[in-house]
Amino acid sequence: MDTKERIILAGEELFSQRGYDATSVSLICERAGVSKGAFFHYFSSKEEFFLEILDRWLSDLSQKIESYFKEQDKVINGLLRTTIIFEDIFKESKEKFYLFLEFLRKGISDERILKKLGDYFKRYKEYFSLLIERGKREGSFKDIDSEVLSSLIISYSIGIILQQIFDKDSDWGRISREGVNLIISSIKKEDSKL
Amino acid sequence: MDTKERIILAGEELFSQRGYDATSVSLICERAGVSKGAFFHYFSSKEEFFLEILDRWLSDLSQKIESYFKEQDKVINGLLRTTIIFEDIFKESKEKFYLFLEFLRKGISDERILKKLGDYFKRYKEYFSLLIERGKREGSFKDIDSEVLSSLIISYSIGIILQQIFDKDSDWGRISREGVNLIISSIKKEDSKL
DNA sequence: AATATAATACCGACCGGTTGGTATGTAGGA
DNA sequence: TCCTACATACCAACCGGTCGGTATTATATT
Repeated sequence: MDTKERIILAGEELFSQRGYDATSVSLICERAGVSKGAFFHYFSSKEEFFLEILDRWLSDLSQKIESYFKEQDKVINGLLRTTIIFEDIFKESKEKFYLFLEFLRKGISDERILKKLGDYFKRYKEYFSLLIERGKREGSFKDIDSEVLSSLIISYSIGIILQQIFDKDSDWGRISREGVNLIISSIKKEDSKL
Repeated sequence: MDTKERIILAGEELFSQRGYDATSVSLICERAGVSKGAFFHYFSSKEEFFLEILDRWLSDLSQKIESYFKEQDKVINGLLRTTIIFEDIFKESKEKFYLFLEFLRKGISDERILKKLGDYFKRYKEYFSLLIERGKREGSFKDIDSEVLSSLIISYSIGIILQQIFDKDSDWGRISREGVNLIISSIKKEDSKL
């Protein structure tokens, strides 16, 4: 594996474990098995390094979500898959969600980060809304506000993952599945077949 | 105002603005208008200081939520108030939510913090479930799993607040109100009056 | 093919500045 | 006279980042 990749991998790991501030450049280098010279050869600053990790994460996410929705069947099935998607994306490595938390926290005081996150989630929400609109046209959904519903589903998914951090006893797989079913049952037309 | 209180207030403010690591003890002291001697006179370490702030925050939250639910009318109205409660608790000062984020992030690598947060949310969820069970007994709700529903509502509320950080254009007040209505409509018995 | 030149990849010692924490001192009330 | 409640001065450790240097590889010239 080449040096740059090794540094990035070490950075992702350490940032998600200890956060941005508590992770020193020296530690990243040590973990990656390279010198500080190598780090600053590839990245102009620690801040810039962090942004590169964010970019990688977001484009990775985009790809994954789009591939999920490529499978075109009944919209309602796509929605049913929602939480599975989220579970998959974040739990694939829970690390990744911690990293998300770290991005978010840094975003509070860093407009560049905030914009990147905002743009991404906006696109995601629009994507979702389109899906719901399609469902309405297909005749499977009642006439609900698609923005409200897509926000509801995204919020629910994020919240579920968040709660898993400090509640490790509950069966979150079951809860998330049944939760989505509840949401869907409320927007499904009675006469539409599942 | 006494010295200890002034230090804590400065700490809350700075931790939520810049995060734990980026806030130095010296800065806290400067903001509070006291010396470092005073800080270490009242708190044994920065870490301990942070935990004390967390404790205050959690007990504050408990009080607030319980007072909300003291107002005993139809359960369904209590649920309708849910998002308003969350909005109130966190948006009263959005600062407080950033602080929550900071607690959460530190909790990832600190079991003491994680346990405190976990215990609190568990109690909160139980409280919610009880409310829902009461609603079922009152005959206003269908026979839904109260754990699933309370998790759903909490997740939704947290997720909504989280999304507000990076999406400042949407009308989150409207979205959260309509979202809760959607949830409630799905669990309400047809024949029950609002 | 051999050589010269230049660009890239990387090392590790070092710098000024900041950090959490401590040691020491003192003013004032009991 | 002792204790509490602070203030001041200070320290070793660590921080992000720089810099002079070298080893390796790619390109141009003969």
